[in-house]
Amino acid sequence: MIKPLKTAKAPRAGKADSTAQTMAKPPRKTSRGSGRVTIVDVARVAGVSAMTISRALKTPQLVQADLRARVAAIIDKLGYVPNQAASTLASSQSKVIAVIVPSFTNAVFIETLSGIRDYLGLQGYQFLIGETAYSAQAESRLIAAYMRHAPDGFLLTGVDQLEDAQHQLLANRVPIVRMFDLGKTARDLSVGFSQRKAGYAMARHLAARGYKKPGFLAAQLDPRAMKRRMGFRKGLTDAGLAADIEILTPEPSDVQMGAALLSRMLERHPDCDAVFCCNDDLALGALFECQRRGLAVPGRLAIAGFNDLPWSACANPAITTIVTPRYQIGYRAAQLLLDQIGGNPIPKTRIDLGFELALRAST
Amino acid sequence: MIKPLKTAKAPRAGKADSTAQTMAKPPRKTSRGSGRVTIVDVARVAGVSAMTISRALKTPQLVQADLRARVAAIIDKLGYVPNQAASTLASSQSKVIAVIVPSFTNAVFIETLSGIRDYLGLQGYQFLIGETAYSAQAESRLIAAYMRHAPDGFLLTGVDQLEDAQHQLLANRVPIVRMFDLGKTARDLSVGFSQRKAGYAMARHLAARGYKKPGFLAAQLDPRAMKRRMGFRKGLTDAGLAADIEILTPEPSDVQMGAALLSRMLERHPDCDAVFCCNDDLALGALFECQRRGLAVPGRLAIAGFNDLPWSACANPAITTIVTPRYQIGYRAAQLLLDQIGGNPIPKTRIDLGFELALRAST
DNA sequence: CTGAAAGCGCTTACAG
DNA sequence: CTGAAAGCGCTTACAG
Repeated sequence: MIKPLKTAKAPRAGKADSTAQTMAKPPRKTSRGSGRVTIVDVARVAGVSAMTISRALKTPQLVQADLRARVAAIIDKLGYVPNQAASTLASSQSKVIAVIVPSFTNAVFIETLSGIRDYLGLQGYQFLIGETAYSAQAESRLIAAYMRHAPDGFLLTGVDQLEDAQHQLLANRVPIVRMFDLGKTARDLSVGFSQRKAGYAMARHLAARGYKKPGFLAAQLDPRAMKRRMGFRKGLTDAGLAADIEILTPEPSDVQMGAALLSRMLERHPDCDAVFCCNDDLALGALFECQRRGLAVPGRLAIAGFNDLPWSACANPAITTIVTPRYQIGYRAAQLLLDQIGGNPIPKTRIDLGFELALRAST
Repeated sequence: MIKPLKTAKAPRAGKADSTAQTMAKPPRKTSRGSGRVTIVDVARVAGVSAMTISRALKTPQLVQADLRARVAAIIDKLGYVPNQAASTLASSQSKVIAVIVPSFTNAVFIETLSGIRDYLGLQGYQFLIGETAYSAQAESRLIAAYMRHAPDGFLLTGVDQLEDAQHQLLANRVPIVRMFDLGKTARDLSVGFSQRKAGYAMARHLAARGYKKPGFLAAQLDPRAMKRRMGFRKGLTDAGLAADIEILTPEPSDVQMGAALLSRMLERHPDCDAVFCCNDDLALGALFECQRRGLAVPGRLAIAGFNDLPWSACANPAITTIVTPRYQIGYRAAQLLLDQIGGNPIPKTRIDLGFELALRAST
């Protein structure tokens, strides 16, 4: 419970007595309201209308320079903080973007959030962040929950939302940008890269290195991982190799799981000579498991990962991986979304930021 | 720009003609407003007042059961979503908590966010998340920026905020709970553990294992890391060991930095036989560096970390570390904050969740 | 460049 | 158990 504190916060600046007589009406002491300093308090002290204070804040070029300076000083003195809820209600602009990612634990999305924050911060937007735990149902529920905050837009992960989520967003005409994959149609805004091509590139790399039995390790099995898998299989097939050496689990992806999956792979496919792990945490676990078993990497088994998480470049050996433009995805997606919200022209609805194959010692 | 869509979203349900005559006034087509379905739309269709709809939503026990059911059906049909901004403005309750952490990249805080989300979600709260990059100035700026969203409370990291941040929070009477450390006074609400004691425990462990020249590796040098350092030094001194073997850098902490700091340690203190890394990412980097140099862990050099991040338990060798109750810190801090906001009794203002020393093969 | 009036969509505080 | 009136603190849309 925030108690009214207006009297303490908005001292009438020594000239309390004199101003009291010029004031149209004395401040009411109602039990409503937050008790915080309002735009009307500022206006009263400045001797102008609330509109002018609003203008001094939002469109300063429309206010005389000296008045502007005086208002700024008063705002500072009174400690006035605009009430965003009132602004949102009056203008139908919340200045909030809702961001929905599958997981906070997967380091992949963290840098994306940094990119989003950097661009939104520049533009005076805040963001609400939700985590779906890779559940499309949870995503729908989050969208519904966030809807009441009337976000000016949504940043979603992937392009595979449920029907009802899509409908909800469409019905409320809320702009959306999808991240980490490329939109299915040109009408959908998206910023990402081709997950399929990334998997394909890794397959061709391993084949080119001469590995004869490359396998695939994956956990979580979200839609994007499955697209990488499809690309990987296609790449192996195109290279004349078998594509059915794989260990998949729907359980969450983490380092420990990488060790477990590698163990299963060695058991079922003892002749496997390279593994493509669908995330770098699996690759790290696989590497430790090889070390424990005394298997030379890449001599006995090559290991490749995905995303270039912080440890991959300095592991022993350094891990070959696909470098994904995570920060940029967030930054550009936020930019695209605000362009859309602001009614700016959108030259390109589908922004493919590509990926990079980092060749390191582990393959 | 969100265009009005009310006509499409709130079909007057077939009985458009008849209701049109009972309605006091036809819906205005103004250019203001969000164009979304409002509580008045729902009230009109239900043939009751807006207040009753509001009650059906917030205090259903005050509304007749059959009316309640009818209202629910209408809300569902019209796709009504309450406008949080209007609610916030009218009630001075935003149902939003602002959370401020030093870093998204440091996995430590991610689980804390999960704990916060889980408890807040239970109570119908949303949260805004800010990242300070370990800068107290940035923290003050974030607090100011969030203040305009009139959060019902703040969750802050650490107990070492700047004066002006403290003043700002105090002046607006916003409840705060501090996380990851213990409050300086009993009046401050905090949920964490003693960073000093954790450092102390690690020193005593290494001493007990018989290491003669344990050193300390730290990056970032935030206040909590420095408290761990003080505890570590005290522990070494108490054990009769030297406390000045340390390599510190204010640069950000990551795996790569762990390798770099270990290299510097070996250079300056070739007889160092154990290192306590102030975060597990440093420990991982240090481990890889030892592997590259062919130094046996723990034979030539023992390695201990802090936090028990996901890789520590399954590294090769597994890394001794301090297990910190990160998820619980978030969960309990959110709980304590909402208790405070709700005016519930606070039996304990300083909640010490302790820590655990995980003894593993690396020491 | 500045202001008076009305409105955004809820909830409070009464009243019945 | 239900409702009419007023108000939350801004901004829109005019008007000057």
